[in-house]
Formats: sequence, C-alpha cells, structure tokens
Amino acid sequence: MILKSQVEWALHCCAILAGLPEGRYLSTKALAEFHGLPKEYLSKALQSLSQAGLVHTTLGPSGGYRLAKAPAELTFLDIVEAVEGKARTFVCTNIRANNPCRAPGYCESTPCAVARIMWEADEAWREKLRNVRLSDLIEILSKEIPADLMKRTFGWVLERAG
Amino acid sequence: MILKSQVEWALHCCAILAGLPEGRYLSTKALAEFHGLPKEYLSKALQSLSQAGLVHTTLGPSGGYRLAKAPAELTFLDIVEAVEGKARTFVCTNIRANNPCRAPGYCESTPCAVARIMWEADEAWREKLRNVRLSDLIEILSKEIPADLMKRTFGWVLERAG
DNA sequence: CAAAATAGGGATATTTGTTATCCTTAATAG
DNA sequence: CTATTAAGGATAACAAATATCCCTATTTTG
Repeated sequence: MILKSQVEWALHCCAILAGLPEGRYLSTKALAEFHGLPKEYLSKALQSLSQAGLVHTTLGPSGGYRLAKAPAELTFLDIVEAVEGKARTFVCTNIRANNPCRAPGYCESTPCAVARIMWEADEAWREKLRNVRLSDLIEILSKEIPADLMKRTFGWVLERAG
Repeated sequence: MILKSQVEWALHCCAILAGLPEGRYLSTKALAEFHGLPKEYLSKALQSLSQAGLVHTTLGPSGGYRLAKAPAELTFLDIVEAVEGKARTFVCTNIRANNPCRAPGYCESTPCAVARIMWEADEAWREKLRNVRLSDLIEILSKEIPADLMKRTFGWVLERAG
C-alpha cells in the first residue's frame, strides 16, 4: 500500500507555489524542470489540484499555476486527497455475509466491526494530515534550507514566473 | 492506495481462530469455505501470519492453524503488518535534490520535511492499530452477533477443527 | 505400512492500477 | 498572427495485486 508518487510531487509543487509573489503564475514546464519530473505526467497531478480548487490557473504564455488560497488555509490533507482521492485504505467486502451458518434473510444493521476499527485508523491518518497546514511546511523549510540556496531558488522561480 | 484484500481475510480468520478451543487447529480449507474465499490464495495470507509468528501450524489430517498467542497479546497492527508489510505509505524519492540551484556537492543531513510530516501520519495510523487487540474485536463481536448465530458458527467450526 | 489430508512454497497467469507519453483543443499574451 | 499555455482524451509500458496450479514433506488415520 503505497501512495502515488504524484502525492509527493503535488506537495513539493505547492511549497514552491507558496513562495510565488501575489498574482504571478508558474508553469508546469518550470515545475517539472525544477523537480526533475516528467512534464506531461506532472501535469496530471496539477490538474487534480486545479479540479479540487486548490490552485488557480491561467492560459497562454506567462500562464501556469498559483495557489487559490493562502498557505495557512491549505492543509496537507487537502493536497493529498486532491491527488490520491478520498477513498479509505481499507475496503470491506463484507465477507462475514458468507458465513454458512447465518440465517438466509439475515441482514447486518451495522458495518462490520473489523471495518470500523480499520476506518478509525484511516481517520487518525487523515486527522494528522488535516492538522498540518502548508504554511507549517514553509516555516520548517525556511529554517532548514540554507539562506543562499533559498535565495537562488527564489530567483530561479521568479525568472520563470509569468 | 488500498490495502490488500488479504488484510481483511487475515483479520477475520484470526477472529475465528480466537474462538478455537485450546490445542485444536482449523484448516485453510475450512477457513476458506467459511468466508467464501479462494482457498489457495487465502493460504498465502495464512502463510504470512505463520511467518510472522502469529499463528502456529501442524501438518496432516486434522492439521491447520491456531493462534500462537492469546487474543489479548495480538494487535491489529501485528496482523495487518504480517500481511501488508511494514513499509510506509509515503515513499520519499528526495526530489528536492533535483533543485537546479543547489550546490553540486550539497548533501542534505535531515530527511525531507515533507516526508517527515507524511511519516508522522503513517505512524498515527499504526499507533491506532497497535492499540486495538484481537481480544477487543472478539468482545465487540460477542455483543453484536446474535447468540444463536454465534452458537451455530461455533458448532460449524468445531465440527471441522482437528 | 499405506492412504489421505495438510502446510509450504515455487511457477505462472490474469487482472487492475500506476506511470508515462502523445496528441488535439481552447484560451491568452505579445 | 504566432507562440505558449492548461485541459483532457487515447494509449502504451510497467508494476502490483489477485488467483490458480502443481509439487514436496509431514502427519494423522485406517
């Protein structure tokens, strides 16, 4: 059970977009080049972010992506779910219904207890991601990344931002 | 990102094995028939439980599986990890290293901040599963399942237990 | 001792999901 | 008008999950 690589890509792209000045856009091409990713396929991840309303886009030269909300209003869960989907990791196929001893018309009222427990763990995972904002990541990165690398990166992005 | 169906199967099989009297064994054939599952493939899940030391096996007619520990000593995490593996859901491919602005020999000391956050969510999921014991599930089921169905099921299993 | 049933495990399909590429269309800036 | 962009459909390559088959060693039972 492994998350799509697009989840990693989307998170890093959002971190870059968070550093973009108001009103500027960054293209798929620039984001792909920066991260060393296949442009066409990265585009699918960015489309997912767009469909989820997390980023705003414009067409044409100087077009691309910018965040649709402030980094403090964007959670990790928003980004992860936009790309990976909102489905639970545990799928209950209700195999208890195959019990040969159950009465013919027996119909279970509550979801399977096994599923309920597994879904609680899923929810704990989501809750953790819901409580991390993109702004939290930016704050961590600004402390960890050397100032000169930060500055050069910022310059690299601005050169390509439309 | 969906867990293997074998995880569901293993959890339900352990619940059945938990009701087995001391020293008795239940075969793959019986477990597969009870749950309506493909015998050969279910066998792979049970082999995983065996390799993880969660169940004990014997060969020959009247052979099969029993729990290797008391239900109170078996957690959901034990069972899930035995079948699904212990790998994290988020795989960090360190795409930050592709940043064209970074110094040639620049080597990051700490794991990527994005990965650290995602791994914390993974750990929250594990922690939740670690805190649910198989005995907790049995307790819930004993309350939810009608007494007559429980009795018939118990009889069905005992008829086939070696 | 012989026969039947079992777990274990290797080999191999089959199916599904992920990853990736290509191409067309509509919009937009210069 | 031209170049560039996002969006999205079609399709291919690849990997993982699901499933089946078959052989072996072991053990109970008759």
